[in-house]
Amino acid sequence: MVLKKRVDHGFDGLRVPVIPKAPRSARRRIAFKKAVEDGQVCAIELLASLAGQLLQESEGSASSNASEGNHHPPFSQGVIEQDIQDGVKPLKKEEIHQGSCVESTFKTEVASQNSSQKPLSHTKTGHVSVNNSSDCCEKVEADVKSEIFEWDNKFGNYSNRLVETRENFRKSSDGKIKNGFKREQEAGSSCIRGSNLADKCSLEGHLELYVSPALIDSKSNKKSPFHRKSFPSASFSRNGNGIKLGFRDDDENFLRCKKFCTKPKAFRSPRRIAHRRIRNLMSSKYWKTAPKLKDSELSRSDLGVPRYHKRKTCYGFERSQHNAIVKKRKFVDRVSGVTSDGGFSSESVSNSPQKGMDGDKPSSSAKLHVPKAKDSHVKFSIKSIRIPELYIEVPETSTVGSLKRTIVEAVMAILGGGAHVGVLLQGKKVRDDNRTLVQTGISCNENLDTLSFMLEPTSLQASPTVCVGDPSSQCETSQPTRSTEIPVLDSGITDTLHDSPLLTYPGNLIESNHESTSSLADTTLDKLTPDSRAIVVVPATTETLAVVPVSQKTKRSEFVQRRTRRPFSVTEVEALVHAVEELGTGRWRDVKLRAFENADHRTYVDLKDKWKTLVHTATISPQQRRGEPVPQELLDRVLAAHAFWSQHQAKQHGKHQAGPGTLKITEASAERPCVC
DNA sequence: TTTAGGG
DNA sequence: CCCTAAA
Repeated sequence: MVLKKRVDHGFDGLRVPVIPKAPRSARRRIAFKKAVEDGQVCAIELLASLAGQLLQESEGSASSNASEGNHHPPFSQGVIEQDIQDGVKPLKKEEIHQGSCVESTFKTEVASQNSSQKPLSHTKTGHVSVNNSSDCCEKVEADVKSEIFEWDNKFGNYSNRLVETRENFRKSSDGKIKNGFKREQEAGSSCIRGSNLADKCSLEGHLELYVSPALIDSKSNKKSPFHRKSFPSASFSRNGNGIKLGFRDDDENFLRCKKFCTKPKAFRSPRRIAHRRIRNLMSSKYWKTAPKLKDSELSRSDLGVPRYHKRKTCYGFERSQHNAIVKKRKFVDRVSGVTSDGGFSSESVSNSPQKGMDGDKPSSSAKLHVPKAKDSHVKFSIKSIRIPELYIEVPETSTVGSLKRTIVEAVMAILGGGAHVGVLLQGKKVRDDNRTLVQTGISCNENLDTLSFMLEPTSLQASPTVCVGDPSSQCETSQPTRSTEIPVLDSGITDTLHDSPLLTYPGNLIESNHESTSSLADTTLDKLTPDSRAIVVVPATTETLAVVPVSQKTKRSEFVQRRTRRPFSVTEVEALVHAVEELGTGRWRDVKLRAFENADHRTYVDLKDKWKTLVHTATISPQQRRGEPVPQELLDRVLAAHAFWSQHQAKQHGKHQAGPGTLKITEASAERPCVC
């Protein structure tokens, strides 16, 4: 969750649902980790994640604590308070290394809503700050301070014991982490809950953040020494009395940031490097899972969604035939269904809003939260914040796996690109950020029920999302800002999908506390797969294409995916050869226009590359050739044309525009391409 | 944006 | 196919 807007005046923070348990699935985790490593994650996101993690854990512990008293917190909320400084900045290593400091306060609460008698309030507030005073990873200091109100079995209620701990970790230049933490207990606290957030950016240089708090020892009331358990790679998993949160793959296949650490100067363009790394990685992963399709099939599949916008020449040929747009909504709500969930299904979340809203806009439902003493404060909880509509376009022939990746990317694009929170009150967007809650009317209990929030992409290019829910009323893209120009898709689709059970996210679906690497995406998709009809396929039109913006250059957003490999068919080769024979090499754009104008997946660069390989293929022995064999006849023509044009510098003779097959050859030569 | 080449 | 320096 990215919450960048600070709510002023007595608003003590935005409560957000537990941040997705740091990506549970390997894939998501990897993506997230990558995003972190590559500085594509805002500090606040990271913090939010940490906070969420703590929340979940505290909740978990609370439940376990209370388990004896058969208490299971039905829900909980976390609060991210925006007292951060650089939280909005991407957590680029370079920046971190330069002494940036980010911090955020969070508060988590576990409430025993329905479960009877017991008072609700297992709250935990904490302060997380990450700062780095010196350069590089050499010194990363992290602080986690937490205060907790714990459930006290002895008294059968939540005691107000305030436990505060603060720990400091820093990594010394020798690459080791020093947990020179100090614990601060406040009088009266009888138990300690330690937390630590260490940047274990070890020698390899990769960034790993761990929050290993909740060393609850409520039972023994004993000071539980802070156990610095080894940090198993299986982060995010709970282990005994401690939980860990980290960004590390289970498979230990993380990217190193050695480059950044050891060669701070080699900055050619960190961003670029990162970008590239991601691409490469993605591509490699892609290859691994790429279906073995036959040429014919391959030529029809295309996952290069993110690329379309990039191409200048976008013809809607094949696309209109094979691509589909999958519209999906509400897809990240309640990613990690915390423990059980009373009424936490996204269903309850999308509780339709007020009239005028077509039941589509509300992105979250706010609920008055048992207010406490502080009257001047408006308290409420947000069960869930919805991520704006996502339009995803993938060919029918793409694999589920690729679809998952696509979605992950889309989400990361949103989060990575930062987002704003739009506030909707009674269906209307509250645009004036300067008004107080009272002035806005958000203080009334009645209104709180109609208060909702929605994440909104900050940058227009980076918004692969569009709130389409309700075409009639302008997108609730609050930000008076440059709300995207993205055309709203026809609502028919929207409606159709609206209630698709597959598009919702039943809280109970997500559970798997275990190692199951199911993630939101996984779960969702697994669900989707069985009934492909849940995916509304819409013939893509040029128009819809525009809706699949897919963050482009937006700094940190997107993980561009490598285009699907689409081997040239003999027919295409023939066309290419023919065109080159006429136009010569060096005029790829013209070749493209002449022979592949409608093949939007073939760029002039592709053609140029193909020609290159064709020449090479024609040069090597047939035994060494791979892939669909190209008729020798064509290869011969390739060689001939290549020889000819390389000798006649196509460019120079620019005026060869003559008609087809009018290749002028002054000096007769055997090389002369045969143009019938 | 295109080309031309290296990866 | 990707990435980019050059043009």
